[in-house]
Amino acid sequence: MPELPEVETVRRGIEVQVVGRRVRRVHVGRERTVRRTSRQALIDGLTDATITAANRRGKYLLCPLDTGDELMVHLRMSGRLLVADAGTEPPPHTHVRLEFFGEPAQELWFVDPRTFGEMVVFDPGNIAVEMPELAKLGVDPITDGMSRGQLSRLLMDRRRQLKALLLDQHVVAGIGNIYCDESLHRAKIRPDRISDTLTAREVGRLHEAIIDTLTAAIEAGGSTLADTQYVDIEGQGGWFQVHHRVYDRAGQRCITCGKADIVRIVSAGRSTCFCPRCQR
DNA sequence: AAACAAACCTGTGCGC
DNA sequence: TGCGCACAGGTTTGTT
Repeated sequence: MPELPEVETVRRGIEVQVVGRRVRRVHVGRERTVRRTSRQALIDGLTDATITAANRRGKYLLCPLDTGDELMVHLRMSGRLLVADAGTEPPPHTHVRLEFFGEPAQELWFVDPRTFGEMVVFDPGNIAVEMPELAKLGVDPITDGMSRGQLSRLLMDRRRQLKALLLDQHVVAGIGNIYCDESLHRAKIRPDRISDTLTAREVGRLHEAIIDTLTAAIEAGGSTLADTQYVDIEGQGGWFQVHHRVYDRAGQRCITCGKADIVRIVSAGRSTCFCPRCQR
């Protein structure tokens, strides 16, 4: 569910509302959420620890603790982080609750119906062993300020369909299904084009489209779809979905050209929407 | 190296 | 109203 703009929106909320707070107590309902280590490891790692910062790399939320360890949260398909007043009733599928010391009396909830998401406390000094996929993460277009030359290199060094390449977190970190399709549409390039066949002009368009799309989506607080699964830590939805031009619009008229209908194909095993007239 | 399918889970929407 | 199926923002693993 959440991609870079949604995770960034959550990160900003954590930065404002959670950073600086010390954990009094940890409740782990469903062990699957902490499967990388264990229920006890999360409890031991967080109890009495203070969250000192909120960082993001791709779709990974990384919160350093005053213990020297780091809390990693990945929302995967259906995860949500919510800040709530202590004593209020958590929604169904709330698997982890952190109670904080001090005022206001608040908690941080991890809610995740599909249970693909996870939380783990790890030692950043041992990242290659404890968080191997994080060590191999690709360039984050926003955090790392991905340059046009950098993107060009990533494209030219491979011979892959753009859809699959842009979704590959080991190449570019943070782009998911929505922002991949939206970026390719804005760049006017088909998702099944092969990366090393792009002209310099096309690389420039794609670079600009990725940065512009992600930046605009962050400013809009991300995309909240019809199922309202994604919300920020205060439970508020984003509104970038009103700017979607192709995502989930198969069969509908292209907003950009007004002449062709949006087509749906399956690429990289994912539903993929594009305009056959605008995108070449 | 890259494409593809399946796996991990739960919920929702659709056709019948 | 109910049933069965397809599908969903992600990532890993194993197979061609």
